[in-house]
Amino acid sequence: MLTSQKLASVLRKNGFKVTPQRLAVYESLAGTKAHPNAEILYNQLRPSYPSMSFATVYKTVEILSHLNLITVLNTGEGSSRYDADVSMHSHVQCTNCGRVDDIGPLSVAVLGQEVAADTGYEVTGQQFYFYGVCPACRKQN
Amino acid sequence: MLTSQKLASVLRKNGFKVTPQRLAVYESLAGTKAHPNAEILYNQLRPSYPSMSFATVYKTVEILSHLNLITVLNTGEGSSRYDADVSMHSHVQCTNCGRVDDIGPLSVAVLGQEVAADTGYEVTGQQFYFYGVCPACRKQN
DNA sequence: CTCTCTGCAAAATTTTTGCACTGCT
DNA sequence: AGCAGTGCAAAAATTTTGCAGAGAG
Repeated sequence: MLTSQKLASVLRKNGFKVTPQRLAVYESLAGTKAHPNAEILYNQLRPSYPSMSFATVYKTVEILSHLNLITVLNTGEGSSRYDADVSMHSHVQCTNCGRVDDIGPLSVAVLGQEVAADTGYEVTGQQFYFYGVCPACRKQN
Repeated sequence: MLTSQKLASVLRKNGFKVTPQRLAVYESLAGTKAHPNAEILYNQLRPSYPSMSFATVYKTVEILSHLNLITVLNTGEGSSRYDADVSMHSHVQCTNCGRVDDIGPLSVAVLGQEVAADTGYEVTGQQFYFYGVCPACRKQN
């Protein structure tokens, strides 16, 4: 979670221009735990930026993820979700309502090395997804 | 990995008809470790089934995954990959060439319970993805 | 013989791209 | 002022759907 000033300096440092749209996309992501997709971001930003386009949303999340300022989540729905929390954590998705929640850091610190030793890969990243039924949906049934 | 006979009986038992196309899609998946996507499956099956269509491929993998006979992989590319190995294992993808390899069972058996206790979810499934550079690509650089 | 499945084409969805105009530096 | 960025619309890519004919039970 960066402040707009820090984000601006990171963008500039990497040769990207600082625009209101880019700051707004990041702020929108930093201000939620709902792991929105491009469409939700677009609709959230439209009131403040009536001219906002999907192209800008997609180009911005591409840059932000390339700079490791956000994470892209592929939970297996049609669309990708985005998360401004890039700290080590995993995700769990409700197979009933589709919501995605965070999971605090698991005791998996050594797994990367385990994988590297097992496969010969140089491991640079990991994504753990759990699926199940969220508390709210469990109550309904 | 099921034989065609076993697969046929599982399909029948669940009210699905046994067709050559369905057997062929499964056999194609069971016979590779390359984790193909729909397009690759389609092209592999065309020689034997010239009338094969994407619709049939997609409808078949939908059924097979619903019956837990295959796993759907969402590694973050445009398309989904499919895996006939439904035993407990994880995947690692090369960020350079895109290939996906298997990882033997990790010491993560207790993680599901950890997540359930942490989030209140009833955990029913999990998918772990690792990303990195495969041995072949490491050699090139 | 019935009813599901296949396969074609069209549609729906998500994401990417080309290009003129805007606006950051 | 120069050049990257925005936003529109069109295109691309993947997946889904409707429906007529084919084939499994």
